[in-house]
Amino acid sequence: MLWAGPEIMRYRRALLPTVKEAPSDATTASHSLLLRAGYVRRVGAGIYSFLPLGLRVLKKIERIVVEEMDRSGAEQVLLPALLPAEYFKESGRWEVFGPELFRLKDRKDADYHLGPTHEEIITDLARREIRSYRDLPKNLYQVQTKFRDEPRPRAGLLRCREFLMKDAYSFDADAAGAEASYRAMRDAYTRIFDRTGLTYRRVAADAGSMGGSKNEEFQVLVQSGEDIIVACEKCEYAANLEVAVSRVTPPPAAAGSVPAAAPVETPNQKSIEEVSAFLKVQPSQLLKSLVYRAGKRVVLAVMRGDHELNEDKLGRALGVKELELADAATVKELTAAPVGFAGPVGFQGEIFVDTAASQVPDAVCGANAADRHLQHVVYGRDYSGKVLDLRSVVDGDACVECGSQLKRYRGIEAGHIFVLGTHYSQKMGATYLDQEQKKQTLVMGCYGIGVSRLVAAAIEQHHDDFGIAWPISIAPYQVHLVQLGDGERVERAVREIEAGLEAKGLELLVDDREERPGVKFKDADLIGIPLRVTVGDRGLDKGQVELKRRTVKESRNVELAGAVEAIWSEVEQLRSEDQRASAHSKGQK
RNA sequence: CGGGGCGUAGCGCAGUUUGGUAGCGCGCACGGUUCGGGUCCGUGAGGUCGGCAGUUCAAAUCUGCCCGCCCCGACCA
Repeated sequence: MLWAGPEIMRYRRALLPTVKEAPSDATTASHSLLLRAGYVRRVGAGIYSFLPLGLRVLKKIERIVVEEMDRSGAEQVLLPALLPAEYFKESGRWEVFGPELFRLKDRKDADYHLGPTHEEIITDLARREIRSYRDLPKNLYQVQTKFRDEPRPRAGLLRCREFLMKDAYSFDADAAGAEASYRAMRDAYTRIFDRTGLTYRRVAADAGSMGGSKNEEFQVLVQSGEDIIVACEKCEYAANLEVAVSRVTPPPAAAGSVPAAAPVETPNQKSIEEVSAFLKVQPSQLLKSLVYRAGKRVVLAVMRGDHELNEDKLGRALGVKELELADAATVKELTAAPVGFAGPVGFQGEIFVDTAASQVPDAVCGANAADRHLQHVVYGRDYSGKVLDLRSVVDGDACVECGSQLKRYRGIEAGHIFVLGTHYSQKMGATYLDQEQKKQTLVMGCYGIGVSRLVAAAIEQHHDDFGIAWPISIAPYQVHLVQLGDGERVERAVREIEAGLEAKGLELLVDDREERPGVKFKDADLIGIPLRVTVGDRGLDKGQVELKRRTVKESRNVELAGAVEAIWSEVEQLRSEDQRASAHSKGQK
């Protein structure tokens, strides 16, 4: 792998500055370990230099991505990072992007910016070069540095202002073609993530600001992840919590008709727990009424008492990005009651009712009066509103697909694929001529992978108290040879193993420093290369060297004569184990 | 942008409350010692105390303004 540096690196020559103490500003494991193990150095907020070891990992991941993109039939290009403003002005994103865009002026005072993503630039290329249905489909991708002036860069490589991204854009004649391109990318991404050796899950997701329709995220599963995802234990269903749904069983209806709604005194009983205990009814029979404010708009959201409202879902229903629970004063003004007694019956204003709430046959809800609730409330009879899914899925919910249990996980979004449709092509007039000589709009898809983010995500998933523990496919080197002592016998054994491993095309880091063994072992654990080989007098006395996996406590001794073969087969085994672990992790193909 | 915190040697920190001209550990250099899980001892180099302005005989310490960084929230690969 020439393009990531030498196959054999001697520690004495290498820039590999490990440090014992973590810099105080590093809070996440990957951030701290990347700094401590000498992979990266901070240059500014959300701006990092990759040191030799860090670059090797980055290149390893990039290589997997490139190979699988090429295999999928996509073609690599390289678009500029420095962009004249005209393209983003044309699409409207010069304004939409706001302060997140790094803007600059040239000497003639013309507007420029650094590319945060490249839909406009690629669409411009497409409208110039794609003219006929014969030119379709096309899928163009690049691996390139992106710039986004994030409101809050954080956690080292996890959220940077300058980061390495693979972005791909597909162009098709029609929706069916775009769908096929999308599926091809999904397959490529599955191969890519499998090959990284990471545990991940492909999940349905919110399209967000990309303006597309169908989309899925590739989430690397880690406890420290920012995103919450929901996945079925049995089948393939998995979704970001923002859009996750589940089957909900309505509480059973009592025999006979429900009596007319009637008020009941509930002095000081505000919370669901209080009211349910006070009136001796299940929380699932209560209706929770939440007053939300989105700008000037104020709405009432009605949930079943035992359910959690999902603000992303409500936000989408309202078509707004930001919303918040109304303050006590607003609630009082709208419901004529303190917080805790709001209800949909007689509420003057917009009402959104969660599907499960609407199905409660005989409900209790706030009466919009202090210390009072209403019993025997029925949706459709006593109140109405827009019924839709507003609920956050929780652990143990039933899968919509198969009814098995759903479970929540945390993840880091490392990839996202979209069917974009004609959003950009329409705006920018990217068209082609079909067989009938008719002008048609190109149908697009876009597909991103955060390459530098994957470096951090991999560490978040693969580390312990001592350091990093790379999956072998993305480790900077496969073998870490610890040389103990500089006697002639040791030197000779090291050379012999080096030569043998080089002949097999393995990559190794040789710790040839004049350090005590303890220092070398600690650094080896910190750096995290998957296989450690120790060559020292103690073993050579018996004609042996020691093999140790980074993730296993025990080591084993092998004969020096067969060491190269033993190392080779160990590496092969690590490779296949990682692949199996990854492919097994998400039960989807 | 709202809220909180921090800037003193390469890294981690003390010193700031109560102004008196800067210290500890790690690392680094040199000498010795040790040598299979961050040896031990000694010597030494290294700092415009984030910047600017002010108060004062005197400012790391007090005041003002500015800059940078980190953490918690709304966004994203």
